[in-house]
Amino acid sequence: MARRNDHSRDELKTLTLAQSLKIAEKEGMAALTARRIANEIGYTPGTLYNIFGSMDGLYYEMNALTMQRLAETLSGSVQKAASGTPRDRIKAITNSYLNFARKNKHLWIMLFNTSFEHEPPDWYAEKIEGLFSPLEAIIAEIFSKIPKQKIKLLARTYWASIHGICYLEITRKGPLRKNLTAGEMTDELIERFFGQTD
Amino acid sequence: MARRNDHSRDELKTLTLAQSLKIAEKEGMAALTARRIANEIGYTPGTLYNIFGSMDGLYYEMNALTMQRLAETLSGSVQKAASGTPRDRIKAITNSYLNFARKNKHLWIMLFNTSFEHEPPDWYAEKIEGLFSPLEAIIAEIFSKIPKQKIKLLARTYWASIHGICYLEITRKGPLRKNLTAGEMTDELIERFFGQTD
DNA sequence: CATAAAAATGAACATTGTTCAATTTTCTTG
DNA sequence: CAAGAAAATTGAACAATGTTCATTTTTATG
Repeated sequence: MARRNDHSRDELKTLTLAQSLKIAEKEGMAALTARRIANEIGYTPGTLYNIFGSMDGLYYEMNALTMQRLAETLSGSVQKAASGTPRDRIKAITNSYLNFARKNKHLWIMLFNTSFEHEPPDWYAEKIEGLFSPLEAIIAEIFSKIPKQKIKLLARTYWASIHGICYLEITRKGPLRKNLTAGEMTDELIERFFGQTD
Repeated sequence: MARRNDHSRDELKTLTLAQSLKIAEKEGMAALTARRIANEIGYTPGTLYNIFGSMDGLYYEMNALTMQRLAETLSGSVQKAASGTPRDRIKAITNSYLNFARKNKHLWIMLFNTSFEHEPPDWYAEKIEGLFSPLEAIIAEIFSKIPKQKIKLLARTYWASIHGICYLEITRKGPLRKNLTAGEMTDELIERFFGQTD
């Protein structure tokens, strides 16, 4: 059997990704096996390899969709705070990032998984790059009359810091515990990072 | 054959860990298979399970040793800068962390691996906790006359931020590229985080 | 309708972590 | 020192994994 009129090529790809995301978010990345996914969409493992080339290929496409959702969430939160101060928008985008990670724990962890054996596809870097342009915009607003390169440095430094705090809470790999939530830490970071700018 | 006089229980454990660390640092965690390790120390996979219970058990013990080395490196760097200002010591411990991660890339990544299926042993949390007491001491010095709880918050916030920056550079999972090194970012973070304290 | 192209299959392969009965070595005890 | 108990080591087996690919089946084409 082949090219069963059930699904076009694109439909099949979409279907596979949707089911994979469902499994991963519920049960974590370890539950994502070729046989299980194939079985749940009514195909066989070989078909997955026709579409994605490898499991890593599938993972990268899943991550692209997660990044897309994250990007929309982030810029949405900034828009909502459009009438507030730049500081309000910083807080909004920060909390938005934190909430997204908490609500999509397994998918968020997948974004930073280090055990892929294949290199990411070419389009992957741009997806990452585009994620935090809203943050750059806010920071450019706060630190006006500053070189573009410095804005980039500040934005990345701030985001990496937030990410570290988030990573700590989500994975429990660092010395967190004892009533210290990521929210308290991000508040503290904002205070110190943007403190002199008021 | 059993209990071959070749090695005592402890020697065998040490030997296994040493060889595992060697493999992991050279070729990454994916190269760490039970059969390969066993083969390279002249035993069989079953023996590894007698000692460590599971592969995760081995990983956790490897990580404990890596943390030990890291802890010594960090406090060593602080001692070297003992005659300088607190800010000098912050810079020293930060660079020390960054350098350790760069020089022990694979082992450092292993510390933050999220794919363990077994829970960490009880003693594991303390090992993590103990890692950054030197940092707390310095921060307590900088922010004198501040509640102990606030010191802890500041220390963890700062460390998580550094960790995020480091994670970004090492794993290349975030928007780094374009001449932006982790060193520039940590310098910027120190500037903003401890800026008002001079 | 026949032939070519594409898609889907399913069996096979090499590896993996893990288990465990059997075997071999060491320890203990009389 | 001998014999039985205890401990350590083995090696074969198991289920599961990612991946490949010749074969089969379906669709498209002339």
